[in-house]
Order: sequence, then structure tokens, then C-alpha cells
Amino acid sequence: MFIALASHPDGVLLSPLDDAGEPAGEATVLARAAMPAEVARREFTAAAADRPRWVWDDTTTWYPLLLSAGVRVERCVDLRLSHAILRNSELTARTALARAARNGWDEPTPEDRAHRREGHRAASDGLFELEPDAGSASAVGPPDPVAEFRLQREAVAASADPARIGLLLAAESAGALVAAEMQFAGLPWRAELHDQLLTELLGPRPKPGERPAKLTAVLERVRDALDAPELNPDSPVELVKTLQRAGLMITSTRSWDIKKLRHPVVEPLLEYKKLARLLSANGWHWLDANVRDGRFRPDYVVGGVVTGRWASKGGGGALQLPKQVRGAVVADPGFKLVVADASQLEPRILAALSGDAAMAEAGRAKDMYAAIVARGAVKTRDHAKVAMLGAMYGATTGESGRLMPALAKAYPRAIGLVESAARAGERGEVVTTRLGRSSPRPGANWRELQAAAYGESSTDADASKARGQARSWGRFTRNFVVQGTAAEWALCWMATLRGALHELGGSAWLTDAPHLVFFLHDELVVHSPAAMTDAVVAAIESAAVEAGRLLFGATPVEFPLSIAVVDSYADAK
DNA sequence: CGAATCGGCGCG
DNA sequence: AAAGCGCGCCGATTCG
Repeated sequence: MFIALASHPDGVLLSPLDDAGEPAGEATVLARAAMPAEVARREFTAAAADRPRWVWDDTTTWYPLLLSAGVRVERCVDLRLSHAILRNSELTARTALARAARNGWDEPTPEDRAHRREGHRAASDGLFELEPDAGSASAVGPPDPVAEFRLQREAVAASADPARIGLLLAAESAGALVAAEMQFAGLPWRAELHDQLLTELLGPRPKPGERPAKLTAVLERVRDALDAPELNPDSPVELVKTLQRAGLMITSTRSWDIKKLRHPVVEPLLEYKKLARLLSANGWHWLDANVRDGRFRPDYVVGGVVTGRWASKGGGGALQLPKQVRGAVVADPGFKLVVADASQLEPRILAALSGDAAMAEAGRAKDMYAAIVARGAVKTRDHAKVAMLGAMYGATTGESGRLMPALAKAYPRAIGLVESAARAGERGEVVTTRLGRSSPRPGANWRELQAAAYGESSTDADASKARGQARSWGRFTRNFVVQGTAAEWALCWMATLRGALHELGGSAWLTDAPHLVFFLHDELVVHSPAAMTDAVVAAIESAAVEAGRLLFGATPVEFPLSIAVVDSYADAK
């Protein structure tokens, strides 16, 4: 049973729907204020199997309201996220949904539009411009969830593989629930510990506009070493000029390049950069803006990355919490943090995805890189690691490039898979993950440049530019299949765990039971009552096994985790 | 003047 | 030691 929720002049319209998306009973209108109680009633009275799946346009607009009212839901269908997948997927390319003109369901959520108006970059901005909005005609008024849901059910049923795409939609929607719940619960954050940490490294909090004492001290050492009393090292142009004037051969101010120099300025300059970064990215200003009532509540953007990974938006930078400040993340009294990390996830995904028996054999080991060495493909563990990364990212030169032939010889099917994904991208074709998320097509500029290289009047320069661009898109599609499938594994892992944690909690409210508080591509953090951590660890382990089974069925590849039960996130590894 | 871009760096 | 994927955010700089 599905129940669609939609705004209505008198409140909220509830429409019961069957598996095909057809009406399955009388639609009713409820006052807005009565909605959470009605949702709760349906959640609690039904047996688990009969619990409704709530169908709504955006989880971000409905679920936070329910959570604030103390209502958790078991399952939902996030129509906008599902639409984005179905619109692009090769598996549903010939369905009515995919062939329809762009409409309101292709537009960003209302929050995203507001966010963009505030001057933030569009999520799809980047190295490559994507397919432009054809027409970009926004539907008049809010789109109808009932009609959209029916189209989506049709598309799934008619797809080349309904089970896979259906699983992907379920996982994506479950992810949306997790994201809302994690934001609701928040990551426990001890502001006084963060402040203490900053004070130790930078000195006491300065007045606005002033540098902290320790930063000033190290800045003076930099200026002395370069005999440049006015130098502002935050200006790359100024810094590079000053370094050159001191006789140093350098054209950038990256730490990695500076590290290679031999000069008295190197040590204080690297120290300055490190401290200045801490101050600007996660200093007191960050603390004021992002931590309230002992919680950090980042805005997760489910499916915010083309590969299906999550992104984050707004202040905070949730997906880049430096290790430096993780000491401020501490479990509440009586609670523990259970931190779990999937080891070497992407190479294992490649092994399972390609069905390469030899690589899958290595993928059974706790240390996959060591197993690759044991097979004799490469000589050292470092080589195994760098070669695998090169295979998944498309390295052509350097050590990684040199190791590729040996790797391809030992694991022809696995390397063949990423190579053919790269070739497809170079031709401008689409590639698809295990569960059916397809890569975007290159934009019009890309195609024009390719076409120009084959034209009558093309020059060598045109051809070489086109080749470079084609290879670049090929590296993207090469990585897409692995990164995207890894993101699917992580979604399945997290969605399965979410259910298990709820079971463990019994009738306890979300934040009194073990609950997810953080997720970062292949790592998650559960905030759990101290007495339940053994059960939580077991649930995390079995969710990982289940994720592997959901994606790949019977595969020899294993997905080992490293799990730590700690008070402070800083102690996790 | 604010908006867009650049160089740099944090995360996976 | 390094050059190849995906992100978001900062301060400085340049653009319009």
C-alpha cells in the first residue's frame, strides 16, 4: 500500500494507491496540523508488512515536519530523486517518463532554488557543462504526485531490469529518510572542546578582524625568513613573488611544492598555512555558525553528486570535516559512537562488478592489496594500491601508468570493465552502474569540439584538443561505474542498518535508540546507548553482508569493515 | 560595487 | 614520490 501526500488548499490530500499507482480507495483531505498524527496512526497500527509507503515530492519538505512532531516513518518514495534516476537511466530510456518533455519533476527542489538565489553554485557546475535544460519550462503550480507515481511505476515495470532499478529507487528514498533523520538528530559536538582545541593550536580567540596570537607569531617568522615585513601569505600572487625574490624556484604556493624547497621559510610557512586553514575553515566562526545546542546539523544532499554520492550544502562542509577537529565529536553521557568504515570499498566493488574471478579471489581477503601482491601481479603493497587507483581513475603516466599492463594481465576482466567504460565515455556514450544509475551525456560544447576535430578544416590543434577532452570524459565514465556502484552499496548498507537500528530500539524514540548521525561515502557513525553497542556492531556487520548480497547476489567478494566503539570520533582510527 | 573565477586545501 | 576520479568552501583577485 502506498499513500501519496500532496498539498491541498484545505491542508493535505492523502491518496491511497496500489502497486501500479492506481487509486486504491477514497482520497481524503486533512488539516495540516492533523497530518503528523494521521501518519503516526498508520505507521503504528499496521503490521510491519502492511505499513504504508509514503509517496511525496521531496523528503526534505515533508519529513522534517514529521520528525519535529515525533513521527518516524518506515518507508517512503521520494518522487523527485526517483524521477532523476528514471529520467537518465539506460534501463528506462524507452519509457513514457524518460521520453516526456522536461517538466516540474526535473526542476530542483524549492529549497535548492532558494539556496541558489543566495548565490551558491549550481550542483552540476564543474569541469564539464552538462546537457542544457531543454526548454527549461517549469510546470505551472505544484506537480501532481499521483500522476508522477503512476508514471514511475510504469517505468520500473517496463524497464530492462525492474528488480535492480526498483532496488535503487528504494535505496535512494531510504537514503533521503536517513539524511533527514541525521540532520534532525545532529552530530554530537562539544563546542567547549572545539574551542579548547583551537586555543591550544592558535591561541585564545582574538577580537574580530585580528589574527590569533600563535598565528601572528608564525606569520612573523615567515616574514623574517623572507625579509618581507608586509607579506600577506594568504595572497598566492604576493607569496610566489616574494619566494622568487628570495631565490626560490617556484611557481605555485601549494604546500606540496613548498615542502620540496630547502630554505628557512619552509617550516614556518607550512605551519602558517596549516593554522590559517584551520582558522578559516573550522575556526570559531565555523563553530558559531554551525554548532548549536551541542549538535552539528549539516545539510546533506542525497544524490547530489552525478555518481549518486551525497553532497552537502551551506556552511559546514559536512563531507570535509578535518581529522584535526574530530576530537570535538563526543558521544552524550551514557552513549557511545560506533564508527564503521568499509575497507578498500572501491576495488572490491570493481572485483564484484566485473565478475573477474581472480580479482574476486583477492577481494575475499581482509587486505585486498596484499592479496594482489600474493598473486604476483605487482611487487609491493604500495604498488598494488597505486595500480588499483590508477585503474579506477585512469592514470596513464607515472608509476601508476607503468603498473597498468601487469595489472591488466593478472585481472583482464576487471581492467577490461573500466577500460570499456572509458572507451564509451570517449565516444560520448552513457555508462551505467550495477543498479541502473546512468552517467550524464557530455554537453553541447563537448560534442561540437569532437565534431570539429573530424571536420574538413580541422587543424592538428583541434584534433589534439578534442582527443584530450574525449580522454577526460573517458576518465569520468571510467570512474563513474565504480564510484557510482560503491555509492549504491553504501546506500544499501545504510538503509539496511537503519531498519535494524530501529528494531534494536524497540519502541524508543529515534534519538533514544541507536541512530545514525554521520555518513561519509564509505563510513558511518551511529550514536548508541552504551549498553547496546555490541548489538549495533553486529547490525552494522550484517548490513554490510546484506548490501553485498543485494547488489551482487552470490559473489566471493567480501566487504570487511573496520569498526570502533569510542567516546570521541578522534579515537576511531 | 557585487558576482564570478582562481588557487589552495579539506574529505572520500 | 605522484597526477588520475568525485565533491565544498575559503580568501584573494578579477570581471562586468
